[in-house]
Amino acid sequence: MAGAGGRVRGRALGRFPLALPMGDLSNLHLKEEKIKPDANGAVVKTNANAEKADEEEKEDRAAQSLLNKLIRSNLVDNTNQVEVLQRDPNSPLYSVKSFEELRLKPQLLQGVYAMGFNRPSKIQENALPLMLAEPPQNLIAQSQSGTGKTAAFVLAMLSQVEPAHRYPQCLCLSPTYELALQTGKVIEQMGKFYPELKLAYAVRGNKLERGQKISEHIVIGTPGTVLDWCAKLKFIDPKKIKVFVLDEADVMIATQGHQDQSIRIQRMLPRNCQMLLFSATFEDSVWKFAQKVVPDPNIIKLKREEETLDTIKQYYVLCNNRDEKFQALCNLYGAITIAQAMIFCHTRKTASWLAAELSKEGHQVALLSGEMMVEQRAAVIERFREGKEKVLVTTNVCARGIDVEQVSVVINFDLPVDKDGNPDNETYLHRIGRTGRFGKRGLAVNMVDSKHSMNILNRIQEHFNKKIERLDTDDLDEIEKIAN
DNA sequence: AAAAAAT
Repeated sequence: MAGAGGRVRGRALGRFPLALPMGDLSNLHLKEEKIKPDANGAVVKTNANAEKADEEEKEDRAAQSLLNKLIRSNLVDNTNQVEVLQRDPNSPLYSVKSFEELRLKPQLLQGVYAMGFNRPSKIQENALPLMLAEPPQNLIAQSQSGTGKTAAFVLAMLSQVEPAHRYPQCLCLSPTYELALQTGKVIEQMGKFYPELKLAYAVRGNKLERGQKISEHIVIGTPGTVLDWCAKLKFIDPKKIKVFVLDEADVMIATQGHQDQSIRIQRMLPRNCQMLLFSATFEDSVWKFAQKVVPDPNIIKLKREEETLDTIKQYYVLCNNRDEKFQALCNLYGAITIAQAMIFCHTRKTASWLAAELSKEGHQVALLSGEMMVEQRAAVIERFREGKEKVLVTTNVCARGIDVEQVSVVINFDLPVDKDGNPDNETYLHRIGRTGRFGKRGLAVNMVDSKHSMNILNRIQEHFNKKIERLDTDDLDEIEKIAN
């Protein structure tokens, strides 16, 4: 749904070291608190009144110096891969180069630094000012795996929370149980300097007493449980939600995904609720739908798929059937277990079969799929995170979002296909994006077992326009090669 | 096909 005046395409000037707003900032009011770190990096609140004039003068000088830089650099920034489409084409493009500039509450800035974030990532530079602007604005953001999307929307939620109000004000939906737990941990870590702040997990197995209302400020959950908590059980008053986040947003609103539940939840929210959609992938039709679902969105695309794919070496192994795939996997096993690995199967059944077969061969493997009990799932993912399990055999339940830094190998034991048997490019990118986190190198190996699956692989290869090389698992030298 | 619900 295009706004009355349409939109303009602009570029955020991300490369400039000083990131003050270009032009008039009067319609972009950020939060009031002025904060700065002391010599030790700890955050202290300044005496706003005494230092206000001083601050303003400094800002003026900084703005002047930025202007000079802009003139000298002739406004060209070819290195920038960020595309920003603003809801209001006339508002200035604004990006930040430090977290201080966002004027977050001191406790929140403290949380950011405690997590080891020093500077905003590319997506954060551009998304944070838009998300924190007053009044709140909607955002659809696309940026690759491992670029800091989670921290971005967690910051947005935390900065809107009023701890004195004992009811849910922010609601975040994740496509799976495991991802909800992971994101919840980020919220807890980043918000740990708010002693009063409480988080509720609306996930399977988390049963509450009937008839009560929950007092937690933020709710993270999966769609089914959240819908129950809002509609049927009324633990949450959806009318009081101020920020609504859809993580892995494309799958949350896709017909094949969690569309029904997500949209039903969205319809219960107040009209002025801020909506934030984040994903690494938006297939064309889903992208259009997203813009229909979100009123007047700002849009940010950090679209450099090639870059992700550059840090991940992709191979395929040619086999004739499932048993040959299993044999090839066994040949590879020594090489892939140097660090941690995830092995993806198309069905729960194949996953549990494969885990059992690998165990029979004497390998220690963990299995994770949706048919397991949630307690068991939580325990398995925890052991994998701790490195107690080196190899995880799983389904698409773990294709998205799961962030385990030591994972350097992804095996597609079955190629990702949709329900019609067509290649699922989005899932492919998400799966191999489990490795190569934060620019580290990764390895992806695809097992091909028929002419049909070779065809699928070729189509995936064409889609990303990136060569997937053949790997001979009978040739030990080749395996040596990929292990390094 | 998988995931997602206290049904």
